[in-house]
Amino acid sequence: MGTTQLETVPEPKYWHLKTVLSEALDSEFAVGEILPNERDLAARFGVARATLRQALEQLELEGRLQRRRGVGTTVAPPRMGVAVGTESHAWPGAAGDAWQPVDCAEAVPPAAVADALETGRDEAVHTVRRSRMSHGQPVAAELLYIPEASVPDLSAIDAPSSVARARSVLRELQRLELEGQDRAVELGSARADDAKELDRLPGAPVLVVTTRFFAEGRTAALSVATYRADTCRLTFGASGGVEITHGPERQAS
Amino acid sequence: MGTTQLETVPEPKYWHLKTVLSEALDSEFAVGEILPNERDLAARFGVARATLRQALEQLELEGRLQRRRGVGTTVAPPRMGVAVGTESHAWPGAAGDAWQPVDCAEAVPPAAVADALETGRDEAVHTVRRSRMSHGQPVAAELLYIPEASVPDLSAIDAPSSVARARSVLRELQRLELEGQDRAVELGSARADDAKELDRLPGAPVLVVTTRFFAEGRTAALSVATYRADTCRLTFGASGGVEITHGPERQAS
DNA sequence: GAGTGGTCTAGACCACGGT
DNA sequence: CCGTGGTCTAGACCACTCG
Repeated sequence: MGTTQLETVPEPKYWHLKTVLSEALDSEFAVGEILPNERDLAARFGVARATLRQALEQLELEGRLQRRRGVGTTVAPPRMGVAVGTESHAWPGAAGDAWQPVDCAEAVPPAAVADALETGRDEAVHTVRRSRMSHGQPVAAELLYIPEASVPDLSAIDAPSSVARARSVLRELQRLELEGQDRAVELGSARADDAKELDRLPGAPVLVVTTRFFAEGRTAALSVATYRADTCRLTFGASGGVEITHGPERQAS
Repeated sequence: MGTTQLETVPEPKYWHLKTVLSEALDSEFAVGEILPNERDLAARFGVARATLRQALEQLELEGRLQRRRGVGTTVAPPRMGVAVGTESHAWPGAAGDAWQPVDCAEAVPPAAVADALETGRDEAVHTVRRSRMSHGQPVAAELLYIPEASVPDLSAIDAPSSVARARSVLRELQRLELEGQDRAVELGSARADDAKELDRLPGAPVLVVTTRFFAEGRTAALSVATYRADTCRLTFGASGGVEITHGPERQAS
């Protein structure tokens, strides 16, 4: 007969709690509505605050909730689709891309970046910061690494401001013929600077999109873009068309 | 002058801890090596175990560590690249795809899926489970939803086993002309069944890849694939070629 | 059975946003 | 100022793996 016990497993409290809250969110709350505070909620469910927080963290990770220190916990709108794979192979900064330059510096990149660019590990490259907005809020921060070799005619230019120099670098880049690109997506956590840009706390979950741009047989530029994982759904392909939304939704009045 | 205080912010302990551990991982540990247990580590750094765990959780989220209950914490190998965007538009189950069918059933899908498929919310569809291995371990679990309308000639077939029926459905699907597809990636947490398949605990972070397959002017199939976020880096584009790795690496002897 | 990570508790204080 | 979520503690017990 064996000891084939079925479902004898004690479900963790926070997991059960998450399920209960999730269903309540679907049926009893509208987008934008404020939940009771954590201490009250914990008391109501008869658990310690830490346990309740474990459930809330999961729901926030899934994009169902939004929590802000000093304010409260609100029901999040469904994730917004953010186009990433506009398969129109194009250089960053090309007409109509969704990014806007923030600043530009020359710095020695992390070793992993240097390896991908096939530059020396002590060699400085142009480092352009850009940010991306969608529906009025920041959704992504990007670091663009561009070796000197990709923009050889730039040295003459001496742009007044940092953002103007960023634009110069990008404009110079367009002159190369783009031979292809290469993308990867992985989970990461926001570095302190990215977090500030994304209006999140450091360590917040982000989707890291790494793109390599090929030209002249080399990697001519490398982009590392970090998207807010809580609010974004990255879309690939021609799309931009119909959107998939999840679950029932009601608008706050 | 204002109170422009610079860097007066006290960095959280777990954040600092994470940095320290991360550097130690780079310089003093080899892939596969076992770390001291959590109680010892906490004592060594003079913090509570919960605080140490917060740091470890972050590192695990970033794919630097791997923790298994009853075993210990080990240094994770760099994430493996998993090709997702083989831009060869092809039906699931086409020759050479990385998936293998597990079983097949007919069930009423979640409302969001029904909406995407434009089937009624009470209408049952073929639901094929598939799993994907890479380097000898499971990396993804998939649920494929296929409306009856997409495989009209299937009813005659009465396959003996569940997996055989899955293959029949996929084979039938190939007969349609694929007109395009549409992909989205977002962060999620593993449901209980997916978690088991992926050899993780429920709630583990996963990258959810949703693919819609278009044929005959409709959505002819919909795939929801959940990839282990800790071990996978999703790669798009023709690539499959050169791999980007991160940081210094050493092999355990 | 011994040792590991996973869950949970009941407190405390801090940092931040609004009033 | 008060109320919010964020961090932290020092314990306890549980579930799992392995020898």
